[in-house]
Parts: sequence; structure tokens; C-alpha cells
Amino acid sequence: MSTLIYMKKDAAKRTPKMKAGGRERNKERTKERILKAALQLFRERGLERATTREISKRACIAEGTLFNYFKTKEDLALYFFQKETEGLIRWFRAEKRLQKAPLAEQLFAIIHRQLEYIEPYEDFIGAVFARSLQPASSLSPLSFDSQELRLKYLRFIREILAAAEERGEIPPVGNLGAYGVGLFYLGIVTHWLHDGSRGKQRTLALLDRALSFGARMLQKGTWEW
Amino acid sequence: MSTLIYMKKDAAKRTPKMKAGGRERNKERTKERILKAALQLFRERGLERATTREISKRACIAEGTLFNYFKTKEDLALYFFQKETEGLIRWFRAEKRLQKAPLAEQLFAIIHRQLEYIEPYEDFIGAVFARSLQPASSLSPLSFDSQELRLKYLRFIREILAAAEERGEIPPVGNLGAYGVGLFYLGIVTHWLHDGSRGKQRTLALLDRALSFGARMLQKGTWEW
DNA sequence: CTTGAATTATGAGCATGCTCAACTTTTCCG
DNA sequence: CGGAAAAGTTGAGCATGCTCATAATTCAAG
Repeated sequence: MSTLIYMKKDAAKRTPKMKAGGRERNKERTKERILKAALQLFRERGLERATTREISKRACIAEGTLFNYFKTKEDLALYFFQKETEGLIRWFRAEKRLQKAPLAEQLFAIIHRQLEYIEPYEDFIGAVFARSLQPASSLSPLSFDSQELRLKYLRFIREILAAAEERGEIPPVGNLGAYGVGLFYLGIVTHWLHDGSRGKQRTLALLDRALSFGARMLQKGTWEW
Repeated sequence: MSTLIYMKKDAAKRTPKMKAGGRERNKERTKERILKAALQLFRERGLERATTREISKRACIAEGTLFNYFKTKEDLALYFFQKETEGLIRWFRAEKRLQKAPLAEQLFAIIHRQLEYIEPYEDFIGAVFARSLQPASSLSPLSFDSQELRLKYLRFIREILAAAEERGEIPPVGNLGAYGVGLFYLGIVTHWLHDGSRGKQRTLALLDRALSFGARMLQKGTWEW
């Protein structure tokens, strides 16, 4: 009986012996397949209603295999943000014109781009985003990666602030400034999630006003207190 | 066989026939028992690791009964915040001296009290708090209650701001002002959750500085822009 | 007190995220 | 090639949050 359990599965879907292209290659492909299936399902059903069982099925692997590639379902979801953060940084580096624009414009462009990217996934962003707020718990293996991701983002922002500082646009704000921008972004996304207006226009308006307000405040030297 | 399933459970723990004090009374008592057991377990193990099975057992009821009283486990957790919010409001109404203090001091006292109250439950507050950020989903019956709770809090804050406004302490800030304080509180709790310093002193310092900064800002009339 | 309807309690059972021991495939080395 | 160690895969199975058909309890009317 127990010998019957491990029968080969539908061979049409995935060749059992994929000796062809080295191990590394296959692992990469499998990971890609998982990510693709996951994003599809997240988009279709949202984070909660996309089951790991269905993701695995769509990626043509066993459910256990999924957890060889991603420690948890959340980890899988975080991957999405990681890719986006990296993309965002690359994008900004390429936008030469933006590099010289005023700080408020830069931040607007950055946050706007993120909101745009996030838009089709609104359903599940709420869940992931809220979860990403949870503090590091030594029990959760996820927390470390999440922390890493946040750090990467913070360093990126700090760099932008430092540049504006060098241009004499703002006084020195240091790490705290980056943290502040992070909190601000938090607030914006919260607003965005609740925003029912067409095209999320209210959020964009808020973003614009808040940023120019902040910029003016910094210019006025209100920061030194 | 199926007739054997529904046997009376250990009669020592709970009298099977509690005809005594009317139905209402019993419901109240059961609810109390559930809440007590739940808070105990949340405190002991945090939200995730406190199972509904154990809560039920400790409250001496079947697991299904728990869900007659609370729609979801989250709902159960929210109850805790509801009680706290109500307590907070009552407390503030009683503190005659605070009513006349400057706005920054009032907000400091309010937030400080909340942090203090929350302290023993830090483990599970993160989870509940983060979850409370999730936008309303028509599927979740919880969302409505959650919204209600948030509204109660916002109205409370708005009232305080209105009073400060009447004293001529700040310009009119309206609903947006209350929302802003709410977002600020969000940031503070996030910081608090991550704060490893002794007695969360860093958070308290941040709270103090940020509030007096905000107060000064409003006084300077920077708000009109 | 009886009766039957309304209310409340019960726990087997379901779907889900995740684990793990058993199994397969690939790689390595003689 | 041979064969064994390493790396990867698998799906049965576990714990958990929650549901639902069924049973127990309560209460008002007769």
C-alpha cells in the first residue's frame, strides 16, 4: 500500500527527468513558475483566498515543494515587494531629469510610481502591507527578510534626502528624516487603501498638498526647533 | 453511536441546568468568561498562539459556542480595544485638570495612557493593531465593527481639538486634524512596537518632541498654507 | 405541569498553512 | 559505469479557525 502512494504524477505536465539544463537552472525556472502562479492567484483572489494548494497546482509542483522555495506564504508575498523595491531604485537611478528636480517632486514621483505599480493588486496589498507592520518576532523567520527590505527602502530614501541636503534645499535630517518619509508613506498607503474616489484622485491630491507643505516647512527652517 | 456523541460533559465544572437567573444573565456571564479566558491566553501566548480551542476549554464551553458570541477570533480581540477606548474616554472626562491643559499635554497624556494600558499585551497588540489597518472588505463582518471603533476614537479626538480651537490655541483643523492625530498615533504605536529601549523611553521621547513640535507649528500659523 | 417553539450549546468535520519522513533524481568519485 | 551521498520532491498528516446539523435548554402559553 505504502509503495503505491508515491506514484508518478501526470507526466504530460512536467517531464519527470529534467536532466537537461543543470540544477540551478531548473530551480530558477521553478521559482519563476511559482511566482507567476502566485501573483496570478493573488491578483485573482487576494492574499487570503489564494491557497497554497492552488498555487502549487498551477505551478505544477507538490505543495511541499512550494515551501522549499518560500518559507511561508507571506514570504512569497513579500517577494513581490522586494522585486518592486529593487525596480523602483533602478528606475530612479535611470531618471536623470528627476535626480535634479526639487525634493518634493522627487518624492511625489517615487510614491506615485509605487501606488501605480501596486494598483492592480489592491485587494491583497492591504493584507500584506498591514502584516508588514508587525514587529520583528524572533519566532517568525519572515521578520528578518522583511526588516532587510525595509532597510533597503530606508537607505534609498536617506540617499535622496542627502542629495537634497547637499543642494542646500533642506537642512540635515539624517536617519530620522528617512524614517519620517517612511511613516508618511505608511499614512499615504493607508489613505490610498480606503480611497474610493475615481482613480484614487483624493490620495494623489493629499500627496501633492502634503509634500509641498512639508517642503515649505523645511525651507522655512522650521525644522530647527 | 450517534446517540452517544452528545453526552453531558464534566458536570463539576459547569452546572448543566442553570435555570436560575434568566437567559440574559447567563449569556452575559458566558461572555464574561470567554473574555476573561481569551485575555488570559492572549497575554500568555499572544494572539496567534492562543487557540480558540483552548480559550473555549478554559471558558468551559464548546468551541462552537465561542463563535456564537464572537463572529471571529479577531472580533474577540477587538473587543479588548473597544473596552479600552471606552475606558479612555471615560477617564479623560473625569480628569478635570487635563481638560484645561494645553493640547500637546492632553494628547501626550492620552497616548501615554494608551501605551501604558497596552504594555502587558505587547505580544499580541502587534497582530491586532496591524490587522486593524486593513481596509474594509465587504466580506469581513468584522470590518464594520472595526470601523465603528475607529470612528468613536476619531470623534473623541475631534472633540478635544475643537476644545483647543475654542480656547484659541490652534486654528480650525476639523475632521482632517483628527485623522492626522490618528495617523500620528499609528506611527507612534509602530515605533513603540519596535522600541527595544528600557521602558520604551525612546518612544516617549519621540512622542514628547513630536507633540511640542506639532503644537509650535500650529501656533506659528504654519497651518494656513 | 405539559408542550412546543425559540434560543443556545455542542463537537464532528472542513479547508487551510505548513511539516516531515519517505522517496527520486542528480551529482560526484572511484 | 556503479553506487552512494547530496539535493530536491512528494503528499499524507497535523493544528487551527470556523461552520453546521443536531441536541439540549429555556420560557411562555394553555
